[in-house]
Amino acid sequence: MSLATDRGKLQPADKPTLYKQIRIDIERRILTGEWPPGHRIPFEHELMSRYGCSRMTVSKALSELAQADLIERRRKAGSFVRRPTFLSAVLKIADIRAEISALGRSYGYELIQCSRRPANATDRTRLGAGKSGKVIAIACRHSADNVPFAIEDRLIDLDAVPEAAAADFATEPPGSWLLHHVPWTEAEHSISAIVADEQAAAALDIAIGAPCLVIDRHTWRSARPLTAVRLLYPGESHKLVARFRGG
Amino acid sequence: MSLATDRGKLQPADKPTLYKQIRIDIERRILTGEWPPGHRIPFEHELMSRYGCSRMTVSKALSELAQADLIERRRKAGSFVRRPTFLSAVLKIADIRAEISALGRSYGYELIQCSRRPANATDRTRLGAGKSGKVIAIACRHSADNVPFAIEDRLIDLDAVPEAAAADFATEPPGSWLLHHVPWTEAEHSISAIVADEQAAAALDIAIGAPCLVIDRHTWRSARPLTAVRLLYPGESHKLVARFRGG
DNA sequence: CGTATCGATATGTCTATACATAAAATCGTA
DNA sequence: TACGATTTTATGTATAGACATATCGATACG
Repeated sequence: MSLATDRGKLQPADKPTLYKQIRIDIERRILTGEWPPGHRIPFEHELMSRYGCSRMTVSKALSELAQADLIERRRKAGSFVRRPTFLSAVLKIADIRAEISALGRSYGYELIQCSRRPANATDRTRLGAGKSGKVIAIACRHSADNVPFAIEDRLIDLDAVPEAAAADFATEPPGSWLLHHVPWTEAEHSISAIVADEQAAAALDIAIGAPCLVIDRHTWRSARPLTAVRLLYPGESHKLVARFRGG
Repeated sequence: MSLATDRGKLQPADKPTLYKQIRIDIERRILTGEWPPGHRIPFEHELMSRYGCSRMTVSKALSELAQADLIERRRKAGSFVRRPTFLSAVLKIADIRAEISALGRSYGYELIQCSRRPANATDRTRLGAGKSGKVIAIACRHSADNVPFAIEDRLIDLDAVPEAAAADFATEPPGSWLLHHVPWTEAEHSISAIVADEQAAAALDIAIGAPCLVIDRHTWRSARPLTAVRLLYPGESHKLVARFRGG
C-alpha cells in the first residue's frame, strides 16, 4: 500500500507556463504558512496586473487550486485559503501482486477455496445487498519470496459482476482481476487489529496470539455492491505516503 | 479517520453548467465501464460539435478530468481513459478530538508527560533530522465518553516549529494544535498491528496481549521534519471511505 | 533499408470580451 | 432603528480566435 498526493499533485517541475507559475506561487505561500488559513488571496484583477496577464489565465490557476481543495472561491467575496480540518492524503492501494512485485520480491499465489453458490443470509449481510442471486466465495493466500504475506477472504456478487464467472481465480488473484476488469465508483475500508486465531496462524505461519492487521474493503458501482474482501496481514508495517494538507 | 474522494469529487448535483455536464457525461461512461481503460475519448472538436460549444468549454471539462487522474491527455494523440493500476482513495484523518466529537461522544484529554529538551540520538533518528536542536516530547491519552480511545507519543522539532514553545499542551491536544497552526507539505504513515504490552494495556485499559492498531505518522514541510507521532488504538475498527478508482 | 525532414493535427496556453450570478454593501423608506 | 430594495463587485461560464508545441505519419534522401 502506498499513499501519494492528489490535490493537483506536486508538479514535477513542468515547464512553467504562466498559469502554472501563478498556481505554484500561491501554493508556496499557502504551504509555507505565509498565507495562513482564512487569508484572502489577491483578487483576480490584482493578480492580472501583478502577472500582466488576462483574467482567464489567473482564473485557471485559481480553479486548479480550488479543485485541489487548497483554496475556496466565493463570488463577490474573493478566494480564501482553506481552513484545514483534516489531514488529507491519497491512499494508493496496489493489488497485492503488484505490491509485492514492486518490492522486487517473488509473488506467490495459492487458491485455497473457490465456490459459486446462491447467496445465503450471511453473504447478503456481508455484501450489504438487499436481494442477491449468486456469489463467488474465494479464499486465497498471497506470499512474497515463499513467505506468507496475506490471506484473503472475498465475496463477489455475480449479478453485479457477471464477467467474474469467466475469470480463472486459480491462476489470477481476484484482486488483480477485479482491479483491471471492473470499474467502481465507491469503496469503503475499515482497518483494525486482531490477534491470530488457530486458523489464521496456520495460514500465515505465525504464532497463535500474534498481532494481525485487518483490512475490510467493500466496493460499489453506483450504490450497487460488487465485492467484499477481508485481508489479513501479519502485524508488520504497511507504508502509506501522503502529501499536502487538506480541507 | 475517514477516507473520501478527491479526483474532482463526486459532484453534489451542482447546477449543470455546460462544461460540468460534459465532465459528468464522460465520467459516467468511464465509471460504468462503457469507455474502458485505454479508450480514446472523442477529440475536442468532435465534442465541440456534439455539444455545440467552443473548444475552451470542452477543454475545461477535460482538464478537470485530467487533474482528477481519470483521463490522460496527449498532444496530437488525443485523450485516453487512464489504466488503473491502483485503487486510489483519499484518506481524511481528523485530529482525534474532532473525530470523537464528530461521533457525538464526549472528548477527554489527559497530558501524561511533556518535556522540552535537546534532541538526543534517538529523537534525531525518530524525526529523521540530521542535526537537531530542541524538541518537545509529549505523551498523552485521548478518551471518548471516559473510555480510553488512543494513546499518543509525539515528538515535535522545536527548531522547525518554534511556535510550539508557546502552545499549552496541557489543555490542547498537540495534534489539534498542529493541524490548525502548522502547514505541512508531506506526510508519511505506517500502519501496523501489535499486541499490548503491560504499559499500553494499562493506559488503554485493555488486557495485556490484546491487539492494538498502530499508526506512525511523520510530517514534513519542504523536506524538513516537523513532528513524529505514534498512535495506539485498541483493536476495534477505524473506518475509511474512498471513492472512484484511480491511476 | 534505415533515417532525416516536414507537414498535418490535436492538445496546451493565452487573450479580449461578454454576460450571468451570488453576495456584500449601500441606500431608502417605514 | 429595522428591514427591504438596489447597486456594486468579484467570481463563474462561455465565446472566437491566435499561436505554441508535441508527435504521428508520410515523404524524401542517403
